Amino acid sequence: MSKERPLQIGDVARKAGVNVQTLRYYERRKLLAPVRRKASGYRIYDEDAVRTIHFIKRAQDLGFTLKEIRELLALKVTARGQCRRVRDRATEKLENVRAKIKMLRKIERTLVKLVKTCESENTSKPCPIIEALGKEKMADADK
Amino acid sequence: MSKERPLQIGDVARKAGVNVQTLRYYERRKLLAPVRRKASGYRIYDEDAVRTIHFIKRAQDLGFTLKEIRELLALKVTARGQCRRVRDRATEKLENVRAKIKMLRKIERTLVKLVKTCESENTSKPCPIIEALGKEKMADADK
DNA sequence: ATAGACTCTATACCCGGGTACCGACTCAAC
DNA sequence: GTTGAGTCGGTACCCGGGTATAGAGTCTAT
Repeated sequence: MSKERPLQIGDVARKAGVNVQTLRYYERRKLLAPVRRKASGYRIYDEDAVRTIHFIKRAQDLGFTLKEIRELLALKVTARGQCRRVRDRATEKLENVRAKIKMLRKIERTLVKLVKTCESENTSKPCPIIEALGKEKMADADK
Repeated sequence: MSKERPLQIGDVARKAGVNVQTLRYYERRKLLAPVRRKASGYRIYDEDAVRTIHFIKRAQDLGFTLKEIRELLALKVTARGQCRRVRDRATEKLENVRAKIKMLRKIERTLVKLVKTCESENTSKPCPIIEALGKEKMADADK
């Protein structure tokens, strides 16, 4: 139980690499509250705040919205056994990400094909890429 | 050469499943212009417009911004002989798409790892996903 | 006891990607 | 020729995720 000295908003911001307004914004969005306030109204945080921000940033990188992250953080608090729910969320996102990859692969294949055709084509003539773009399907990412 | 009867903005919107304002918005954003206007000012489109909207929607699903999509569409318009330039654009986009795929794969791996850890863990205990997200690096999706 | 750095709230603004509403006009059918 | 649906341009608004600015108060070192 390390005796943590209190951090001011600016300290947290610096440590976490975000800016002060962002912290206040997260507070409004119910993602991160200071542990307490000084009499003066100054927000006081501890090291957990820095970790929480890292958490938020990582989760954003993984495609979670702030709203979703708020829910994750809520689970964290209630956690202990709620692990399942967290896992379900993550699994959902995973499926999501996989779907995106699939669609991008289709597009990739299509672009490769187009570029190749174009290279092998004798110059002039209607550009085969243009032709293909006009036609209905291309990579057809179903959605 | 099918004789296409002219479509009004509302027809296009209905066919493409977007709303009328969106079409006007796309016009402002230089994504899609009507083929012409009636004397009254009414926009006239053809079936290509519907296809273009489908194209836009697919591309959006893939994470392209409207600005990027405008560039893709520009390939189509500027064509006519500039096959090389078109090809270069397409190649650029291809690299783009590949970068996106890479990024998503990293995210995918991270999520897989998290879910796995969580599954192998005996219930209760702090949720490993929550733990992992709090800790700096993980799979590090650079960004 | 005062300078300079920090913080407070509040409000406004930014971007992207739309959506909604306005009053005026057009068009087709009756 | 009137009615009702469709359209016009303009402006304003929405959401998400922040960022900026202003004017007032606080804290710390000297």
